[in-house]
Order: sequence, then C-alpha cells, then structure tokens
Amino acid sequence: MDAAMALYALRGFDQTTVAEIAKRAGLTERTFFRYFADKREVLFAGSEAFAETVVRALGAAPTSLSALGAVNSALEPLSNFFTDERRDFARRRNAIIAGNADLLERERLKLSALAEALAAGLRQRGVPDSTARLAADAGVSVFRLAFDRWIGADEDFVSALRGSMDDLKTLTA
Amino acid sequence: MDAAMALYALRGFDQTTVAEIAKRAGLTERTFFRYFADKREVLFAGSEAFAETVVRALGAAPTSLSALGAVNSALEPLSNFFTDERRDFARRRNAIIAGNADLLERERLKLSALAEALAAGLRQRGVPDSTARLAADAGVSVFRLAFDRWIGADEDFVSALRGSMDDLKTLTA
DNA sequence: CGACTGATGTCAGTATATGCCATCAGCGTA
DNA sequence: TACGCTGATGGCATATACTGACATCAGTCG
Repeated sequence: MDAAMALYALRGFDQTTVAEIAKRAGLTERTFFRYFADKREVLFAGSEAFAETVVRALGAAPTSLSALGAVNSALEPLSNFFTDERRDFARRRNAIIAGNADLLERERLKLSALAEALAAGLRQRGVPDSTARLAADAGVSVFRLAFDRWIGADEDFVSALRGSMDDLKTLTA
Repeated sequence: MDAAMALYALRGFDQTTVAEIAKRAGLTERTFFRYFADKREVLFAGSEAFAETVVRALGAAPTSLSALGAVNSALEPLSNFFTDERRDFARRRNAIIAGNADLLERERLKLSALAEALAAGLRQRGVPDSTARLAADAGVSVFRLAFDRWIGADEDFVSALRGSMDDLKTLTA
C-alpha cells in the first residue's frame, strides 16, 4: 500500500505499473494480485471495515429515531476514522483519486455499496423499501459533504457532519 | 451495440471478448475501440444526451421553484427516454448491468456525473453549493427509484417519478 | 523426522487498450 | 480527368492488467 501510494502520487495512477509497485515493495506482481483484486483496490482496502462500522452503529441506534435520524447517528462513529492525524493522509489519497476517472469510478461503487448496506439496515428496522433507499442515499450524500468539509478546512468531522445534516434539513424545509 | 448486447446477454459480459463483438458486427477490434473507449462503454453510449436533457430542462425551469422543485421538473422530460416501447430493451440492458460488478461501477459513475451536472446547474441558479449538491444527489436518488419502478411494473415513468418524489417528501416530513 | 499449511515465486497465457502507418472510398476542385 | 484532401477502417506491434497451474520454501505440529 505504501509503495503504491507513493508511486501514484509521484507519477500518477496511470503511469504506474503493478510491476513497479511490486518491485518497490520487494514482492512480485503475482503477490500483489493476491492481496488486491486490481490496481485500484489498493486505495480502498479499508472500505469494508468502514461500512461495517456504519452498519453496526445503525443497528445500535434507538428504534425511536426516524429513518434519517438513525442514519445520522450511524454516521457519527465515523469520526474515529476521520481524526486530525489522518487528515493529511486522507488529503493525499483524495488528490490521487480525484485525478483519475477509474479511481473515481471505484469510489462511487464503494459509496453505493455503503448506501445499499445502510438501506438494508433500515429495512431491518421496519422502514419501507423506498424510504430506506432514499434515506440511505441521503446519508451518503451528507457523508460526502461532511468529508469534503473535513478535508478542506480544519473543521473536525463531527461538526462537519452536523453542518451537512443541517444543510439537508434546510433543503426540504 | 447490437452485437455487444446480444453477446453480453448470451454468455455474460466477462465471457464476451471484444474480438467476438467485432467479428459479429463485421468489424475489427481496432474499430470497436474507436467508437467505444472500453468494453463497458457500449452499454452507456447515450448517457451524455441523457444528462444534457436534464440539464437543459433544469435551465428552463422557472426561477420561482425551490432547488428540489427545479430538480423535479428537470427530471420530467426523461419520460421521453422511458416510454413503453423501450421498457423491454431497458429491462434486458438492466439485467446485464446488474449481473456484473464492472458494469455497475460504470453506471454509478454515470449517475454521479449526472448529479454533478445537476449541481452545477443549480449553482448557476444561485443555489448555494452544499444545497445544490444535496438537491442534485436527491434528484438522482429519486430518479433511480422511479426507474426501478418503471422497469419493474407497467407503471409509466411520470407517475413513477411522482410517486418517488412523494416518498422523498414523506422521508423528511 | 515427516506431513501439512500458508505465503511466495515462476511461468505461460489471455484480454484490454493504444499508437502508428497503410489503404481505400468519396468528394470537391483545378 | 487527375489530383489531393478527408474520414473511416484495417493491420500490426506493443504495453499492461490480470489469471491459472505448478514449484518452492519456511514454519509448525504431532
């Protein structure tokens, strides 16, 4: 992962070959592909843990909450991922992703997987399907907005999340 | 496109090579790649026209409308794309996409491009950035929901759209 | 000591994708 | 008519991503 990140940052994602990454890491190409399904996946390794955190928090949210309220409280634990110390790393990672269409594509897929997981969790709470899907999507939108705020300014993630959620509320007001 | 669709449906996307598509279409592989950037793009050829329609309609929406109202009215012209005659084709296309991760990935990217275009249009109407992004994303969510309804039942697209937009409203109520 | 296991290496092969040059048909113009 | 231009296609070479099959080797357990 370190080797890949460094090379992607240095000469860009497209201009980096798996052979180069492997060599830098002191491994063979074949071994690289045993750990990562493809060249992009290196940058999205932690994404399952990420989604799991959200889903678990959703499961733990009080049943009294509305669909959106539950989603909101499911996003809060993500502040453990988005701490001040990791902001710099996140910025570098983000710059790489933003600069390449294939990586953006993968990111969207991961986010939509997150949305589906959220929707499934909501349905389990008894939320009707269409509501569940819309609330889940809205949650991901709010998350993206909060993430951009967190990464752009020195605002901490919880407050960015709160601000974004407020924006959503004014949207429909 | 016909050749590709037929083969994708017949033996699946992964099991179909570009060489086979080209042969069936009476062309060479090289020519295939002059028309389509990659193997997936065949299924998303019309997507720019699609996005343009939405953006144009958004530009034409009365300025008195709220952000969400404008997005809603921007989606309505899509009923021209989703007519009864095209439902069958859409179903076949959808089944292919749903069955393959790479294709799903590409679809997400197209939808997120649509969301970005919508957001840009909203900003041009004076909508603040975060509101614009959230409203655009919500619009795409509503569209997806409406599309699934349209494709699943024999409901026509405008009514599916209306129903989905209602769901969004009850979500935040 | 021998069997098993997990991680890695080696190698061969397939498919995607791109660049470069050749060809050829159609079309307008001197 | 002859000429040159243009756009679409073919042909070829090549890089790179990925996959499957088998070999190797270190550790470990009985």
